[in-house]
Amino acid sequence: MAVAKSRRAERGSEPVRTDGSVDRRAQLLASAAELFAAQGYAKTTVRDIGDRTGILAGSIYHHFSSKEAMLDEILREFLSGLHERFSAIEEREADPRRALSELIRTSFAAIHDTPHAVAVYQNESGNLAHRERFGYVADYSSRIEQLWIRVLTAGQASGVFRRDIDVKLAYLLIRDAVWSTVRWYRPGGQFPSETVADQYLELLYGGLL
Amino acid sequence: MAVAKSRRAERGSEPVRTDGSVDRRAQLLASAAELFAAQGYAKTTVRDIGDRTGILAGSIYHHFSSKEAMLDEILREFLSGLHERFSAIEEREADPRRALSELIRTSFAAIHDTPHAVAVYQNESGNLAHRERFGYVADYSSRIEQLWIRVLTAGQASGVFRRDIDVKLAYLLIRDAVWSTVRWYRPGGQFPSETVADQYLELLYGGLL
Amino acid sequence: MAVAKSRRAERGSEPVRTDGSVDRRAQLLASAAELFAAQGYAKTTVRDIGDRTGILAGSIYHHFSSKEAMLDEILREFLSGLHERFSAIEEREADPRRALSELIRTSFAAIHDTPHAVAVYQNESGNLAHRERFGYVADYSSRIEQLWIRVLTAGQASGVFRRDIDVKLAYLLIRDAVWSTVRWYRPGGQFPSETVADQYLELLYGGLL
Amino acid sequence: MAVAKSRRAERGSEPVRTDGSVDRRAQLLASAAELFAAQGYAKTTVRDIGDRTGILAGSIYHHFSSKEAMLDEILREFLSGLHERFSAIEEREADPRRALSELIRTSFAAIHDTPHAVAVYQNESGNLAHRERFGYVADYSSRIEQLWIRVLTAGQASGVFRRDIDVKLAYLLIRDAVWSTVRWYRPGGQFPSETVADQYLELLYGGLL
DNA sequence: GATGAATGAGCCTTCATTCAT
DNA sequence: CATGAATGAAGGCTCATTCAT
Repeated sequence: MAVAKSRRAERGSEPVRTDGSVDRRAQLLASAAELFAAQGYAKTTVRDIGDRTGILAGSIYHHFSSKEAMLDEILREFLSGLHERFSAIEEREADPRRALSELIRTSFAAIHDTPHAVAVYQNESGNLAHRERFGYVADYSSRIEQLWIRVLTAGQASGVFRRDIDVKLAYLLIRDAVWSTVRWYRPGGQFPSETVADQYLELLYGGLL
Repeated sequence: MAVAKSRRAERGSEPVRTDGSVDRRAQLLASAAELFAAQGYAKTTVRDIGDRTGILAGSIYHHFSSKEAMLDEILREFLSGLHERFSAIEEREADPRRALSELIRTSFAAIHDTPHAVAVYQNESGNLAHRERFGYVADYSSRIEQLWIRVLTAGQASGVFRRDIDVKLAYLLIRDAVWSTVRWYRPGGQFPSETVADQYLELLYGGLL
Repeated sequence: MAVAKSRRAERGSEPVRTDGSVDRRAQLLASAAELFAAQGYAKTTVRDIGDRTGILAGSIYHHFSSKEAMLDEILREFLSGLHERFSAIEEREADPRRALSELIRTSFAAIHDTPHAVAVYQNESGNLAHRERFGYVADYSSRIEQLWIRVLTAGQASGVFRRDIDVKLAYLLIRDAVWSTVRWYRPGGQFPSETVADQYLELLYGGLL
Repeated sequence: MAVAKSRRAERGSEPVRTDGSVDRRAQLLASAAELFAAQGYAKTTVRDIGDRTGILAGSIYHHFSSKEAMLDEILREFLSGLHERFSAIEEREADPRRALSELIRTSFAAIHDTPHAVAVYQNESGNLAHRERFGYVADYSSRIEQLWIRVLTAGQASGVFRRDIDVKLAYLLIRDAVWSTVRWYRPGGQFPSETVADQYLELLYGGLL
């Protein structure tokens, strides 16, 4: 649900409610995500967000209690949705290689669908670790890491993945390579999302040599 | 020269001049790099930098004309040094595989030696693209990319690297995987710098399967 | 219009809008003009202006983009109004002597009505010449000078004014003598505005002997 | 003595002492006067003065106890010298008309010889009235005014000056017209100092008609 | 005397947030 | 719900002044 809303917002189609009125809340969240992603959370002013949404800065506080609350909602929505989808894959796919491929393809899909949220997560999560309010960010990250590592470990156990590679390092390499694409990937750009996914999988599985 | 200074500063050994007096300029640069890396440039205040260096905020302006000038010097020093070392590798190593390995190992060494500068570059360069003053950042990045791509292309031409992988995508994957380690790598941590380099090279060359 | 607003503000009667609310913008402009006139622009702090108006310094930026913008508006309003009135006199009065008398009386009236703006112009215009933003100040000054000189020249041509006096020097003497009165003239003081005007005209026309 | 020093400084000839060394004190005073005149006291920084004199800002404090002390000395020297010369005229010239002419010519000479000091006095004296330290400024001004007014009154009594003009207003007109020329008079410019004096005297005595 | 680094106070401006209308 | 004016806390930077060398 939350994911669907986020997708709609990020992809730019006007968030319109069943009664025809514009959904200001979603609009604001979309503007905020875009600006946080482009300029960073600290450098984005509440006024920037208001301007882009077409209301005054003060009016934002009718929808969100603070600028931080917007960041919170963007991250929470993104992480819960991502975790949900990853969990579904783990449950569904018994084969480690197919599971890993699915995890990676789902990650690329998330980058394609909600690039702003992904960028915000990439750029801001590091500075949020010590903030009580954002404890869930580290929690989700940790749970997702454990999930991926279970898949990789299962693959090593079944002999489909190499055993001379440290599973944690393999996870970090894959994670960073995949999610970093948000910095340069542009929908409609040189490389379609699926092509990037295919090539990355090819390289990760087969190696460069 | 600049590189040596930067290393000294980043590794924490007191920057002392020949006359025994403390080199405040280098101290300030080190403090700034550390804080910029940890909290982001925007969130770091000039007072933070002064506090960590043990002087008042206003005194910083005896050594640097602005907060931005400090960011500028950190990035310029880092990028010029990195580009210099990469260029030396390209000239020295005729064999593409050995050249690529050297580029990667040198990158890991840079992360180990000047983690703050690397982190600052990773986190801030994106928002600096359109700033006239920081045009050199994009310039260096572009020149480094072209250098790496020449090596990768040479490797494909000589048959040592796979030809079914887009060379640009391969570059991006490697670059992002390598440089992202700055986010989690800690000297003296679980994985020594060389181990990370070895494992990453193994995985990149041979693949996961 | 602008003149009317300025007058009201300068003479101290509370600027009140039709809806009964106080016009903070006009209040601020009046406070600023008063302080700029009394202490100089450079020495006047934004906080001074806020204090005198009864708001915090930061709130000023709701109404003006900068301290300089306030100076700008004070000068622009004053000069445009003055030029307008001078131009009307030139068009209306064909007789050079009557025209000159009118110009002088109007100047004294301006000093009486908007003493702060006059003082600010007297004290600050010299340092503003080279500032792009304040180019209009020199423009207006020049146009006004040319206007006065046309009147004086016409008076010499028609034989009503002496021909052995350089017209430019006559202009400067009159201008400086008249406008300098802003430094000592006080409404309700020893000399009413009209008395000063009469005596000055008498002296200028007839001489001291 | 002080006057001689001031003149030398203002006219630009290197202040050199009998032992051949440069007189830094006089240099500093000259630089300060020039800058105070050009930019105003408040806007002139101690560093500006040091730069123009060729020493560091901090070194100024070996010669003057504060920036204010420089202003003080400039004004004190100027006013004492001026008062001295005016007093000499009053004592020497029994004829009111010749005395007034002398006062005026001496004023123009002061503007020619020490334009910076004159400008500083013109621009800053207004803001100094309430400062204990600068009480002498108002004292001198007052004594000079009384001196001029004695001359004017004597002229009226003897019938050489008109009696229908208020003597105070006449003084103010003459004073302001004369001293204001410092704002536009430039040595070597269109009008030589003596020409300005002659024309002003002509106009003041004979009138414009 | 001069230097250059440092101080400390203060300045202009920004900005998240509040609140009466 | 939105507006717009106001708040209050910083933030980057300037500058007169001090002082050890």
